[in-house]
Amino acid sequence: MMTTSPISRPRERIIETASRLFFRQGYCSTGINQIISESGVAKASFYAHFPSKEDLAIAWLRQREENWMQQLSERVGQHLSADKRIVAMYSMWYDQLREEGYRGCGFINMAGEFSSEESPVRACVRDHKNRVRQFVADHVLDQYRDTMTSGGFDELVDVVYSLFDGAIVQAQNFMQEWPVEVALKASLNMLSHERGEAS
Amino acid sequence: MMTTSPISRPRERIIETASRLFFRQGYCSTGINQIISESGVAKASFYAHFPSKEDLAIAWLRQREENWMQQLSERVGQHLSADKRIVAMYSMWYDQLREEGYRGCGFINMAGEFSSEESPVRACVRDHKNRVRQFVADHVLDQYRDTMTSGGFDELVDVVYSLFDGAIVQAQNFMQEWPVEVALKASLNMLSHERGEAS
DNA sequence: CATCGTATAGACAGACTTGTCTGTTCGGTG
DNA sequence: CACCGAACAGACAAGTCTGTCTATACGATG
Repeated sequence: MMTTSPISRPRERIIETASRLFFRQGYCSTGINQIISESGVAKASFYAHFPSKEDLAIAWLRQREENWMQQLSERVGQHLSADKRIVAMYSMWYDQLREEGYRGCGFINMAGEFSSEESPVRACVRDHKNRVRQFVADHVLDQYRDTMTSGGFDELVDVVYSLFDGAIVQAQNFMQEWPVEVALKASLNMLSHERGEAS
Repeated sequence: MMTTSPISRPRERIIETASRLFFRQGYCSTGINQIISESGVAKASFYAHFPSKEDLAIAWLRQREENWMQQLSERVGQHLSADKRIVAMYSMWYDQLREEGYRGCGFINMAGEFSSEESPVRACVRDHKNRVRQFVADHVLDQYRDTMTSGGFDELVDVVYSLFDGAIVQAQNFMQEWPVEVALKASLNMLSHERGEAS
């Protein structure tokens, strides 16, 4: 009925290329022509798969979201204590920082290029950040849920999560590791403080 | 020799317009033609004052930097305790959040659109963030400098500052106030903890 | 008055943008 | 073999972009 790589092959090549270019150069600075030439796809094929450039951006963000959450789950799932889980969470960024040309969070950068709050791209970014926050609550800090007042737990989650995002942005600005190290340390300190330990 | 508004008047109009448009729409999405038409300036006049669009961006960032630091100094300078100074620092963002169409930190957004680490625009952003960090150390948390080990103090500054930037980005994503509130609370908690108070 | 600096308006060049369209090639299926 | 869907190459449209250019107007100073 269908060959081994009929409808999906060029589509995947396009998303792969877009993933690289949108992330490294930004959305506005990356043209359709560059995407199609670097992914070895005809322009007509491109528009057969994606109605517009923005639709490609959304497809990319959705795929990135899936990869990101899966990798996060894998890394965090190997550990049982909240401390180790936070360390695992931050290890995601340590790895990226060591690569050449660190560009921070693709979602945040993308949101910066779409000024309208109602843009579908912005909705993707919001969804992603909400999901990460929920992940922190459910799979990283879960064991603190019952040892605190419910409002206190939510705030703990928000702070750990804000520190996380702040570190990403700072690391991008300075192109250095210390913001990530500092945020990680601070998160662990907060937890030990929460457990009533003297520091 | 010179009339009351000879060389400076159109230049200021241009920067004013650029300030609004670059901030609200982003750098790439704002064209020179829109800038000159909205500031009521001829194209030749524009290029007489700014060699290129990027030079305008830099001029804008420098001006914004100056305004920002001055306003920060004014607000923080009215208070003597670190707690109140932090509150004053966060009040900068509370005010912006209440305005229509909050767009987060102009510097961070700008950096996202310039992928090259060596870009002069990126250098402006780095300078700004360094200056803010230095301000936190010298004029917000100064009284903790001698009550802690030097490394501990630097880390405290970094954390307070990372929380601050994280809150800005989160608030931009969600278009809500809670990230700022949470970061402010967390910063104050950290300080009270640093003073050895039970929480 | 003549001149000079700064402003204006707007045509223009040349490159680049997204998106459409025509026509060809190729591989699997009836 | 004939057909059909999908991918290919690439011209093309229509508009955008930055930046340059010519020509003109105005106000202050020599």
